[in-house]
Amino acid sequence: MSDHPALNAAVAAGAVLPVFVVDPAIWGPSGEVRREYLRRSLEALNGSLRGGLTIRTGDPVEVLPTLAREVAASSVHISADHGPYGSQRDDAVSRALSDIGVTLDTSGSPYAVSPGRVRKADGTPYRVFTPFYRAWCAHGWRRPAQSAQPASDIALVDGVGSDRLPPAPGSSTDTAFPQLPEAGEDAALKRWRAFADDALGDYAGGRDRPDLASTSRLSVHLKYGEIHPRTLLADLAEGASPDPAHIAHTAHIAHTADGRERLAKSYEIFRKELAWREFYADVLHHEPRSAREYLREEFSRMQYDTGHEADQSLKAWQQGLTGFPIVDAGMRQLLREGWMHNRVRMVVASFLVKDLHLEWQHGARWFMRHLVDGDLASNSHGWQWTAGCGTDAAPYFRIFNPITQAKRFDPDGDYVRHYVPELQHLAGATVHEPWTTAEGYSKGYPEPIVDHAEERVEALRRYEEIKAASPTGSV
DNA sequence: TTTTGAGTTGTTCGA
DNA sequence: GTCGAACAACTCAAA
Repeated sequence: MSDHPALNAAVAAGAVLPVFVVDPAIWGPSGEVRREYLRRSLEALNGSLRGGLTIRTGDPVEVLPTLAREVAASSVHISADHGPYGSQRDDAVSRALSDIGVTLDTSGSPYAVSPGRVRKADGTPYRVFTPFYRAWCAHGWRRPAQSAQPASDIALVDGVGSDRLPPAPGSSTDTAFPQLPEAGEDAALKRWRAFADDALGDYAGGRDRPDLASTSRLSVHLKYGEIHPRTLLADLAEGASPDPAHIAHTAHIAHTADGRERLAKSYEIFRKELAWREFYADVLHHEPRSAREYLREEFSRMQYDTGHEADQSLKAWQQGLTGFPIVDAGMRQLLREGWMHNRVRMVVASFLVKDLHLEWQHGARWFMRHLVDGDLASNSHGWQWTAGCGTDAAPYFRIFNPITQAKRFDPDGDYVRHYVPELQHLAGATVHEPWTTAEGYSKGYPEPIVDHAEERVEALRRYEEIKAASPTGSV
C-alpha cells in the first residue's frame, strides 16, 4: 500500500502483522454487495502483502488484545472509524489494549482532514458547506506518504493463523448478482489515472450526465481505503497527474485561456466533491444520531404516508417500477451494478420523499443495502439534504421534476434505454415520456404510479403544515 | 452583540 | 424557445 497511514506508521515502528478484523456488528448489516467487495479488496491486499494478511473474525475488543499478546506486539495502528459505532468501538479497543500494556495509535484516518479538526473561530463545528470548504482548504492536509519500501518488502510477523471470509451467497454463481468494479489498490490507482487523463478535464460540464462515463467512480475505492483522498488532492494541486499522456492531453485543453479556466474549474469542483465527503463525516462525527434521525427534528412531525399503499409504493420504487423512466433506470442500475450516478440518486431520492411522501430513512436503508460504495455519513446526509431536513438543506420548494431532469441530463435517452428494456424500442428523448407515443407501453412498461404535479402540491402542503406548527413559525 | 451577506445540485410562470 | 422573477424567509458565518 503506497499511502495507507496506519500501515506506514506500523512499518515505521518495526516488524508488522497486518490484520483485518471482521467485526460481526458491521459485517452482518453491510449488505451482500459490500461484503463481497470487501472480500475481494482484502484478497487484493493479501496479494500485495505476499499472503501476509491475517484475518480474524470477532469483536475487536477481544480479538485485538488476544492477537497482540500472541505476537508480543508493542503497539497497534489503526485507521480510525469516525462513525457513531466505530468511534465508540475504537475507544473500547484502546482501553482493552492499554490494560495489557499495548498502545493503540489511531493517527490513521481515511480523510484528508480528520473529522472534528475543522472548526469555526469559536470552536464549534460548521453547519454550512461553503464556509467549511474554505476552512478545510485553509487547514490543509499532509502530503501522501512516500513509503520507504514497497508492500512486498515489509518485514512481516508470521506464524499466526488466519480466518477465511465466506463469499457472499450467489456472488459467483448468480447472474443477477451485481457486476462489481475491480477491487484493490492497483485498480483504484488505475481508475484515478484513467479519470484524471480524460473525464476530469471536463468534469464541470460532464459530471451531471448519467449517460456518459463522466464521473470518477472512485467512491468505492475511497470507501475501502484503497486510495487516500490526500493522494488525489496532491495530484490535483499539481495539475492532476504526473502521467506524460495526461500532460499532453491537458496541454491541448490548456492551450487557450478559456480552456485553462475550464480545467481549473473542473479541478475545483472535483476537490469540492472530496470535501463534501469530509464535511458529512464531520457533521456525523458531531451529531451521531443524524445517521438515522432527522437533523432538523421538526421534520419528524411532518405527515408521511404509511400502511399498505405506502408499502406498495416503496416496493415499486425499490424494483424500478414507478412508471417514471429516469427513476426506474436509476433504481435498476443500483440493483444491477451496486452503484447509481449521483445526479440520479438525487432524482430518485426526491421522488421517494416528495412524490411518494415516504420518510427518507426508507430510501437510505435501501441504498445502504445495495450500494457498493455505501457510506453512512454521505448516505444519511445526502438523503437528509434532499428531504430538506439536513445540513444546509435544499429549500423546501425545491422539488425535482423527474421528467425535466431526465430531459436535461439524459438528453438522448441513452441512460434510460440502457437500464429499462421495456423502453428500448423508443427513440431519443421519447423514452422519458412513454405516454406521448402510441407504442409507449407495448413492451410492458408500467404507467406512472402517481401524478407528479399533484404530489408536488401535496408535498408543499405538508411542509406548510409543519412550518405553521413550529414555535418560531419557521421550517 | 448586532448586523449583514450568503447559501451544491430546482421549478414554474409569465413576458 | 428563452429569460428573469418568484417561491419564503431561515440559518449560519463572520465582521
